[in-house]
Amino acid sequence: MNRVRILTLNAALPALDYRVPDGMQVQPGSIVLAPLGPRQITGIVWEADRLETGDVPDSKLRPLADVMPVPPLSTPLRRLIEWTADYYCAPLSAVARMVISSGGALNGPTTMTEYRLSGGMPERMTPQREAAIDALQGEQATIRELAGIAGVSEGVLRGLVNQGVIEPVSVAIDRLFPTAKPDFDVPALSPDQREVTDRLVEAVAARKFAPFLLDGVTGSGKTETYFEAMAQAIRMGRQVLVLLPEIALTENFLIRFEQRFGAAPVLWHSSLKSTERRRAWRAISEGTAQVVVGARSALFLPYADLGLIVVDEAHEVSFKQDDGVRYNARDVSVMRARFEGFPVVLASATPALESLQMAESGIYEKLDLPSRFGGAQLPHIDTINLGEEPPERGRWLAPRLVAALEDRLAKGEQSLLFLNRRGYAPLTLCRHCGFRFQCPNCSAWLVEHRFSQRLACHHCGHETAPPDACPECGEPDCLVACGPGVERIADEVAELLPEARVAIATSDTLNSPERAAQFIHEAEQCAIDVIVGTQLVTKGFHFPELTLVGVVDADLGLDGGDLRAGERTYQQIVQVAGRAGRGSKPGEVLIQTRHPDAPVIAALAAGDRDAFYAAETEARRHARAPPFGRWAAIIISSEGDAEARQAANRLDDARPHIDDLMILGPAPAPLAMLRGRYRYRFLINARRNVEVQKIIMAWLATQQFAPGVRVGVDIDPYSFV
DNA sequence: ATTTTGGGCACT
DNA sequence: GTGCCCAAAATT
Repeated sequence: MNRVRILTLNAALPALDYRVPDGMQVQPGSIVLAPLGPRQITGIVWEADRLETGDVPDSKLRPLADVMPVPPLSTPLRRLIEWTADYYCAPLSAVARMVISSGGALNGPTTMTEYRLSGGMPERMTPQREAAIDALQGEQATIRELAGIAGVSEGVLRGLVNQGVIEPVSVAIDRLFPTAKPDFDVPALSPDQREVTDRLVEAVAARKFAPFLLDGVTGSGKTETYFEAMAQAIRMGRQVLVLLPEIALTENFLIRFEQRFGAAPVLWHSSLKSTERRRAWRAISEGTAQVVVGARSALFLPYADLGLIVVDEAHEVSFKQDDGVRYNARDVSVMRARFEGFPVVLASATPALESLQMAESGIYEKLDLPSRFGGAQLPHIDTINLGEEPPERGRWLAPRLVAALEDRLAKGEQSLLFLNRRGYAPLTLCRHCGFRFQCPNCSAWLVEHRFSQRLACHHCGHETAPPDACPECGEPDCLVACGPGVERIADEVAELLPEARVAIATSDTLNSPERAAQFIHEAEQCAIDVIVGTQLVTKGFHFPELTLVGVVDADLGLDGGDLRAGERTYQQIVQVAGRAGRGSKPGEVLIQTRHPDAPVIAALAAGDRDAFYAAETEARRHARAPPFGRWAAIIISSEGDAEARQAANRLDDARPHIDDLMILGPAPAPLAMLRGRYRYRFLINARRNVEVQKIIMAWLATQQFAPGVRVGVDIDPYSFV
């Protein structure tokens, strides 16, 4: 009897055994449909010795219902799924779900029905219908997605479909993507770039695992070098994956990609519509998608023949997933390259300490681009001590920075002000009674967004309209905004330089590809004099006329006891400084700080990167932090505070006592309440040779947690929040 | 996760 | 006995 074991996509289900009916062809990795009770579930045929089940006799097995018409998951990909689950203490099913991230891609039909406005009007107009028609101009998607876009129920839209106001459109999902041409526009390279390029191309041609750390200063032309490696992979008929830290950066990347390869790459990110997602998934699994550009979730897709992964801005913390399977796409990329046998390039101007360490110990090959392309010079960096040169009362920009802004405006050059805080003000309070606006679901203040007239929580998305009177004491006109956000800085610039054209660049204002493209266009045409932006503007942008960068508050990232606070601040400021002086004119960077002598700030001002990394290395060694030791976190959460605390205390009673392993906690997690859940946290620190994952899994296995209590493990946590 | 079952309880 | 609610068990 032909018996197979199935990995279900559901963490609550155990592995299940099935009978393979006569005539059905399956192998490990096949994606199948299996009957379960009255339903059918999707599963993956897996090696039986990896998954435990109870003993179900042959006679009780039900036959598999169907095999999906998609290629089976390859052996190296299955090993990667297992490795990821083991390393990050996540259920296999949760990792597998990231691979099959497009449920719809599995089944047969090659067309889907989308809907769009037909231009007609309904017989009876209602407020809901009017809102829907207004919101759906130019949109085409499934009814469900349109309902989400328009903020109305699906019923409203179905009504409009019946009236002919919304019409169905049949969309073929297997249309081929345009072909990237490896020799479309080959650029002239500098000697440094040539050397790096030759090495990368050679590695791609060798079809063997080879991890590279591409370490090049901002503006050195890293992108051009790895583009040539990608061209080599395309010539060999293999696929390429480029991981970018944020979707907002793709627009800029796409323009450069199209110039080099004469066609757009395949995009993958979380806000793809289901038809787009399905089309991309199928092209990726069948091998017709040559180059995929995406956010970290693109890493787990079932590429038919991957030949190269590029992780751009590889130091970025956003490669670390913060919920669900808490993986680091940078590290898993290297594992995927190893399992499948191809090169991987980690590109950065400010590599993570862990990556540098790997290069120093000879595990990664380091490739350097030490100077800017085309003879451009790195900008001059200076600090402004806010203690000695304070801004005027009620303002945030020091006189010297304001003078520099005026100077650039007079010369017709561009300036960029960096402040990593969205909105107008991070805290609103009542002058009369001291009431502070807090999120009802999280231990966080509500951030005022003056443009959208909202008080918003940046953790859970909760929003309210700002009231006229204090909700606590009822006093009218008593609410004051505390502290600056980018909107407030933009206001200040508008007051100080009334004739300057100011643009705010954050995830709020550049929230669609169109808006991002328009912003880039305007900035390139010098239709913007001053850009005020969050970390979004620290990377990737190339505006030749931009000659001044002001860091509004360099101390912002330094408080808060985060293990990587120093490194992150250093990286952010180096990156944003790198936006200055990329053309023929030299750049200047002014850093506002209250601690000009702090090691990070001093290293930035002195341009002494080695000193910074040396100091940071010592600090890490002392804290037994990566790469010298390991940290892990266990977060226990529940909707009730008592349940969460009790679960944490029970777990504490069962804590293991092991040499070289230190357990801190339980203590309220830094965000003691998040999205309506109370959170307690253990922190675990261990020597590098300790198998933390095994210890944690054995520890958690001693407990039966009450329903509603969630336990999450975070290996190598980034946000200690 | 979803569906089925079965026990306890109020009501007839 | 019947219906109903909720918790526990089963699903291969």
